[in-house]
Amino acid sequence: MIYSSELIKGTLKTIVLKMLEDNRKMYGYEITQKVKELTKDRIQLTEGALYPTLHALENDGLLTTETEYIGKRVRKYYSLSPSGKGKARERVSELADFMETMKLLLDIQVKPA
Amino acid sequence: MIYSSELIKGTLKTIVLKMLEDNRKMYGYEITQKVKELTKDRIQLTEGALYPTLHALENDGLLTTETEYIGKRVRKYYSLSPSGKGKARERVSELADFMETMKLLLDIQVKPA
DNA sequence: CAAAGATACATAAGAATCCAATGCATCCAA
DNA sequence: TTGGATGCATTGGATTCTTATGTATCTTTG
Repeated sequence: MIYSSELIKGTLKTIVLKMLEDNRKMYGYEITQKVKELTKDRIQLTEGALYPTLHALENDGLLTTETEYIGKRVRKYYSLSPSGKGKARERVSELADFMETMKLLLDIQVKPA
Repeated sequence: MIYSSELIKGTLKTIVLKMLEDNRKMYGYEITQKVKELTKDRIQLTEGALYPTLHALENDGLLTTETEYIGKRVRKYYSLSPSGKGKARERVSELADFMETMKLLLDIQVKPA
């Protein structure tokens, strides 16, 4: 199943923060691959959406960066700043709560974890 | 808790379709109140978002309308068209699936229904 | 060895979606 | 009679994401 793109809206920042919470440091491309893998190809982040988001989170002081060279190729690693860690927890719990509410509203039977 | 508005994005159409699936016919204001009630005030649809959405769904042939007068006040009822009923089921099940995926991705413990 | 595909960054134009503000009008209760 | 609730609607702006494009390197395969 491919999700209509509308659904993804609003969750991208949360996804990115969560990925970085679980993995210390990651680079953009790695994030797209990890999400793709974890969601069994259901969610494929586009670069046009991801990079601006990473830059925005960095501008907000939630992420820090370090550049590495793999041969001649640049790789830009992102990590959560202290405030980013707080924000990550906040966002994930907000989304969890939102999902509970939607479940209630839409009368959806959710499988227990 | 008040959800950051980003989260609501992408779910509004689904919410509207689901409300009409459960209630045969409803008018705009009634939908806002029903959603507010069912979500214990967590989701409050704004009129600036709701009415354009209702009009869009009507233009797509998913909703039909009938106007009633309560005294001198106009009330515009919306109902699902046959294709709207199909769309409602489709959208709700898509959102349910999406929520499962997000649960997986975000490692969220969801309470069983 | 050449070409294609994967890796890796990035931006820009446009579409879509939603919010806040505003407007109009009626009804009811204090 | 005035404020709050009911009920419709539109507009301007912000935000977010998609599509398309661009650059460059590395790896695999025919």
